Formats: sequence, C-alpha cells, structure tokens
Amino acid sequence: MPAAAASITAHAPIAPRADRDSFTISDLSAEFGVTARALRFYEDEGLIAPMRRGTTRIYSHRDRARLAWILRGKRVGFSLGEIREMIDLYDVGDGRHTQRAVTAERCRARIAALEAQKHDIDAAIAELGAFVALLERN
Amino acid sequence: MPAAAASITAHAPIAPRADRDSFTISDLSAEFGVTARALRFYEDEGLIAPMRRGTTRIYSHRDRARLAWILRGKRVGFSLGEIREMIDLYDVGDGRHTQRAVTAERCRARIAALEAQKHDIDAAIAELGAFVALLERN
DNA sequence: TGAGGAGTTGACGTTCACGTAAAGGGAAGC
DNA sequence: GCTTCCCTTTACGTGAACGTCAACTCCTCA
Repeated sequence: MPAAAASITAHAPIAPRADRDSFTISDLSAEFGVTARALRFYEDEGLIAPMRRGTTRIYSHRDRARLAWILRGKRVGFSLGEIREMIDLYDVGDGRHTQRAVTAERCRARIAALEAQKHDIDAAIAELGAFVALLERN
Repeated sequence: MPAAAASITAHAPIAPRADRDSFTISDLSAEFGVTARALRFYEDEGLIAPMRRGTTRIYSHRDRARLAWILRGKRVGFSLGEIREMIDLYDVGDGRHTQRAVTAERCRARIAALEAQKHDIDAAIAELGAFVALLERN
C-alpha cells in the first residue's frame, strides 16, 4: 500500500487506542471477538497484511482499523471477496483521473445497495413491530 | 398452520396479484429471481409448504407472500434457520399468554439487532461517501 | 405418436468462511 | 533443563445454501 494512498484506515470510526502502538494476533482476536484463525484467514485472502517479527504477526493501528472495517463489512452482508475489492478501491484512490472516476462510481453503486438494504431492514422492523403490537394487544 | 394463527403472510408488503390465485414453481422463481431448486430447498428446510396436485407444487398467495418474507430475511442477513424460527414464532402467535410474551421478547431482540445493523450500514455509507467526496475533490 | 417442455425426486458437487488437528519454534519462568 | 504459553504453518473437515446432473412422469401439441 503506497504511503500517500487514500486509505480507509484513515477514517475508521474506532478509538485509536493511544496506549499502545502495536498488537498481537491474540490482542485483536480478543478485542474484536474473532478467532486468530479468522485473522490468519483474512491475511491468506489478502484483506490484511501485518508486519512480521520473525514469523510472528505484528499488527499496527492501521491494521487494527482495517480489521474494524472488514468486520463491519461482514456485518452489513459483504463477502470477503467484496470487502477485498473495496479495500483495493481505496488503495488505488491516488491513481489517474479516469481510474478515480471508476472507483467513485463503484462506491456510489455500493452506497445505493446499502440504501436498499436499509429499506429492507426498515420493512422488516416495521413488520416485526406490528407483530409485537398484535401479540401485546389484550 | 392453524387457520386462526397470526401469520406473517397477512402483512407481507408485496402486491397481492389479484389476477390469479395460484402459482407454479417456475412462476415464482421467475417473479422473484430465484431458482426452482432454491424453492424446493426451502421446502425441504420447512420454510414453505405449498399444496400438491399429484406431485406438482401449487403455491397460494400466502405461499407467495411467505416467500417474499423469506427472501427479505435473507437480504437483511438472516440464515434460513433463523428465518424458519421467525416463521414459527408467527405461527405460534395465538398460543398461551406466557408463550406470547416469549415470542414478543424474541421479536424485540430481532428488532434491536436490525437497528444495530442499520447503524453499521449508516457508518459504511458515511465512510464511502466521504471517500467519494475525497476522490472528486479536484 | 412421438417429440418437447415442465415438473419431480434423489444424489453428489461446490463455494464461502472459517474450525480443527498435527507438528513444531521461541521465549519466560521454576 | 523442563514445562508452559503463545505463536507458526500445513492440511483436512464442516455447515450453509444451494448448483448440477441423472433418471424419471405427465401433459400437450403438431
């Protein structure tokens, strides 16, 4: 990842944890409630690439923020392949103008899909709420 | 399914299609963009139970509305097992009082999970939107 | 009447996202 | 030195949600 690249990790909405500047695999698996196996799997799939001290993985704040983004992507229904695509979009964000236009268009498509998903969720909430009201009306 | 049971199919938000009163498996697979194999799979999993004329499946309006609910449940991230659970909740909605209280509580838990998911989606939309703005700023 | 199309039931294959077991390295503490 | 952890890789297993044949039956229509 080029140093000057616009990166999703620069805007991740998690607390920066200023108390330390690197994390082990078990730190992050405990903090985010995922297994170490999952983190290694994400690395195999090219979603994250921590530094190594020998063979041991050392996660930076950027890695930690990226992990937060990955997990949120999963929660909103993206596959790991889709999440990797979006990470790649961010990482090429400093490319040429036409490339950036394509990237922006794909982001907008993602946003539209998320809006549609919100609509589905609102419908599901409304239906469940009506059912609860029906259950409690007596 | 008891005749007097409160049913999700009574509130499904799809157009009732008054022009006909039953559907074949290929009707529904075409209308909803799923394969016939998927519909048979949902039946194997106890999510839907169309009538039969001989061996051929005949789907009613209730079946069609139920299918719409199943697919929306999938879109918002529920597994087929969870969707079946929720359908079962609806189907026992006319049970005893304590049973209804449990059902309502589980529905509220579902609603809370959906609200959290909406929050994740809003965060993802905001982040993608900020990134698009960054791409187009120049 | 026979060819085609829509439907059916198995049975096995596939992808995704990991879990799990095997086998071992390196450092800390007794 | 020995044990105990934490970490590593490699490799195979697993559950969910179907896809993909294969081998039928039934209906219809030229």
